[in-house]
Order: sequence, then structure tokens, then C-alpha cells
Amino acid sequence: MPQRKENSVSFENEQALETDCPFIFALSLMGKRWKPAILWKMTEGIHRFGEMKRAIPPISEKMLTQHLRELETDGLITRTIYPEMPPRVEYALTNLGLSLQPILEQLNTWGEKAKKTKAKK
Amino acid sequence: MPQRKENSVSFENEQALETDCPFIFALSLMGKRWKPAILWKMTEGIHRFGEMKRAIPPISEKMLTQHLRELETDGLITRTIYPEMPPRVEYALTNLGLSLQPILEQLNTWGEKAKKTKAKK
DNA sequence: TATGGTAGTTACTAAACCGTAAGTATATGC
DNA sequence: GCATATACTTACGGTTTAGTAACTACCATA
Repeated sequence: MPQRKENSVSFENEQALETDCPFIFALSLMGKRWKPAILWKMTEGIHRFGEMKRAIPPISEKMLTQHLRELETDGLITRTIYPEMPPRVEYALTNLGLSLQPILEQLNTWGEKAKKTKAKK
Repeated sequence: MPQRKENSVSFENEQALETDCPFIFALSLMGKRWKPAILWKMTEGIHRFGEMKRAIPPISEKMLTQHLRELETDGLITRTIYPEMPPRVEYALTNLGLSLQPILEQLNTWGEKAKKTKAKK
């Protein structure tokens, strides 16, 4: 879904970095654009497309769909369709997604500290 | 240095996200492109421009400079110039930068786990 | 028959990012 | 006088990402 040309230098660089550094691989899964916000909201108990759209105001439907799909194929969330009318689709964190939570919290705390440090200057 | 047009929607979205989420703010400081790799190498004792260039092979000089500058203005590293010939410049982690280290390690561990999870499918 | 609600998809365009290659300054060694 | 070394800077153009707006499908209700 990230529409890369497979022979571009950027593509090759990214491959190389992700291959020999699990940390960069981790960031490629959860560190992109709206993904942190989505994961955050999910830990707060938000599970449906429409709810997320309202909870993360400036996100567009396109971006929300795209990121949810990627999180799904990367094994961080699951997607369950309930064949009702109007349709209902629910997203839930997998064990892998859940195991990220404590790290998210720590980075959050670090971010607060960094913000203060920066503000002082 | 991230050359944003201040009236673009992307710019406004990013501002909004960083303002109300310290986590996304944190990612904006250390989660971009080559920054993790740079920070990683610095914790391993690499302090000079040329060393980093060699330690992170596919990085270009332009990107290395750009990221070092951003890390500096964000308070994660310091830059010290020694007026010698040929010139010598040394980079070091600040306390804020150092305090990131345990989190980097955890994300690294998580990345390894995620990689295995993905490989199984 | 028209409206509303869910959960999307698609085409188009604007913005941001990244890599390449060339150039800067200074001094030492050959 | 030319190459080498360090640590950059700049212009340019291609690549990638993000946002907008319009559109889809299904059924229930008024």
C-alpha cells in the first residue's frame, strides 16, 4: 500500500535499514503519520471506523482506511465485519498491538519531558 | 528545516497532533528517517560526522547534516567545534538524548518480536 | 421518493521528502 | 602545484505521501 517503486534508492535504503535494525522496523509499523493516534484511541476503547473519525478530527477517511489496513496486515489489529444493516466493522488490538502499549506510554512521558525542555530555551 | 509551508493542511494537522499528543511530539523528534540510526550509533560511541557517514552507509551527507541539525535544535544532542585543521566537530547526547536510550532498546526488542510474528504468516 | 447512516473507494493534485552531484574553505603532505 | 582530508552547503529533479472531493452500496425510515 505504500506505493513504492521497487528500484528507487529510497526504497532500497528503507529496506536495508529495516532489515538490519529492528527498531526502524518497529517504527515502520507504528510510527507513521496517524498510526500512533489510531493506536492511542484504540487503547482508550475506540473500536469503530466512525468513532475514530470523530475522535481524530483532522484525519480524512482515506487516511484512516489506509492506516487501518496497514495496521491489520502488520498484525497489530484485527478487523471484524458484522453483516448487519447499516454495516458494522470493529477493530481490536492483537496481542502484539497490546504489547506496544507500555512503550507508547513511556514515549508519551518522554515527549512531555522533551516539550518542557524545548520550551525553556 | 523541515521546509513546511505554514498554511498547508499537512502543517496544520501536524501542529494539532503534536500539540495534544506528547507521543506524536516525541516521534517528531526522534522517529524520522535516519534519526533512530544516528541516535543508535551515538549510544555506541560514535561522535564525529565522518564516522557516522561510514557507520550508516547509505546515508548522504546532506541528510546526515540535516538530521544532526534538527537533533541539535531539538535538544537531543550537542555540537562542539574544535578549531583545528582539518576541522573537527564532535556530537554528544544531551541528558534528554540519553534518557531516550532505554526506550529505544525496548522498541528494538518489540521490533524483533513483531518481525517474527510477521514472518510466521 | 428522498434522506440518513455506515464504511468505505477512487481520481486528481498539492506538498514534502530524499538523493545526486557539484562546490566551499582551510591547511598539510608529496 | 595538485591531491587529500574534514565538514559541510546548494541546486535540481524525481519519488513518495497526504488531502480534497466526489462517488459506491446497502437498507431503514419518513
